Amino acid sequence: MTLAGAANKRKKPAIAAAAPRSQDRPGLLLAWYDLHRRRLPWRALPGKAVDPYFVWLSEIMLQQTTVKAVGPYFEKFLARWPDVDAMARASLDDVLRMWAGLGYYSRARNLHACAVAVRRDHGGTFPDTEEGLHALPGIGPYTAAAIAAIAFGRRTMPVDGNIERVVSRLFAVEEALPKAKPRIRELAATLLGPSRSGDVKTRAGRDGKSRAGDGKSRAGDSAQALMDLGATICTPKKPACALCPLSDDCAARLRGDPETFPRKAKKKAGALRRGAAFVVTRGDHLLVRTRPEKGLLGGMTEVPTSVWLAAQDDAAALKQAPSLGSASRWRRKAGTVTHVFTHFPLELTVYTATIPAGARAPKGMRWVPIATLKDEALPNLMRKVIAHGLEQ
DNA sequence: CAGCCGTGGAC
DNA sequence: TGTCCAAGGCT
Repeated sequence: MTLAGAANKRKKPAIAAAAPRSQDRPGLLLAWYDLHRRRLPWRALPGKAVDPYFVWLSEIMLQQTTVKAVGPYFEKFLARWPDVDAMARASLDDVLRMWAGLGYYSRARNLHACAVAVRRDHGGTFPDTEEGLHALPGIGPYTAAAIAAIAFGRRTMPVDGNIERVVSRLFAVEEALPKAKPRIRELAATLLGPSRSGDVKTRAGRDGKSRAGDGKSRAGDSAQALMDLGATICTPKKPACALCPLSDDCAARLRGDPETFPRKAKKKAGALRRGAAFVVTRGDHLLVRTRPEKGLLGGMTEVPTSVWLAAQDDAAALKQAPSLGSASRWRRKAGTVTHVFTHFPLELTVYTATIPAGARAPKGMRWVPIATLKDEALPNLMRKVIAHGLEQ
């Protein structure tokens, strides 16, 4: 996107020069958004219809995930399932396979459950209230407010990490996260533009789509303006305050240390865990199993592994190898595969074995053709492990 | 409520 | 190289 044109904020009536610049932040924000909004696959063109399905799908994918990473997945999902009903009729396994690589896999499970609920309980149309949305799987306070505002014009302000940062700077909120959340929510709501008549009462059209500028509030634009501002200008490090439409009014900038907001405690890193992974081939097939539905990488495909524990040595891990019969011999691959989860780093030693054609898979495991591995619900950790194990 | 839950990119 | 973090939700 272009950041040029931010010089527009300089044009103010000379008569107002001495006045505090705190008036009409919502207006400044929307004016900036009209000029500098990002063009994203899930956003309608200005003034065009917004499909709630697009908004929902993108919001779920964007939870703790970058715009760049989401882009291809959004397009893939849309091409395969053009509406909620289509996704509701898909199998959970298909959804997990399509989601593989994007992370936080409970989102995929909830995505499917939500589609099913919308189809079964809401006639295939998303609820158009914050409360109704919040009741659906995978839709928490933020996402409910975001969909309500963006897709249905409800006058509510979703507060995500971007908006927390922008608001905590604008008002120099000294209280640290997460205690400051309620206060930040209050302050964020002051950035909503005025409500318009017909605002909250208006129902979505029978096609389930709402239209910007049809008499509803611009709450969705206000929210997206703050998100775009946070993503492109009010960034975590080295914010580009000179380009910010709210800079004249920003308490943190006036203090001279905007990048120190929001206040928050450093999180401690988790302890390293170690384990072994077993890459077993039978001709052109690979031995895999499915992880339990709940927990880490829930419901995803993996090669058999030992448990992952701090201070586990190779000998202990190797004892947990699947039993393949006396004919097989384990070969330890040089090096290790490392992976960093949100709350702990992992180091896996990879062992390989080849077993004769016709050999059976141990209980709870199965053979899959190596050629079709790309279609499996394989998390990236397992793709790394398999690549390492099959190397040479 | 704090811990759990992926991944890749920026600095 | 290590650290932080990105449109959070669930328990």
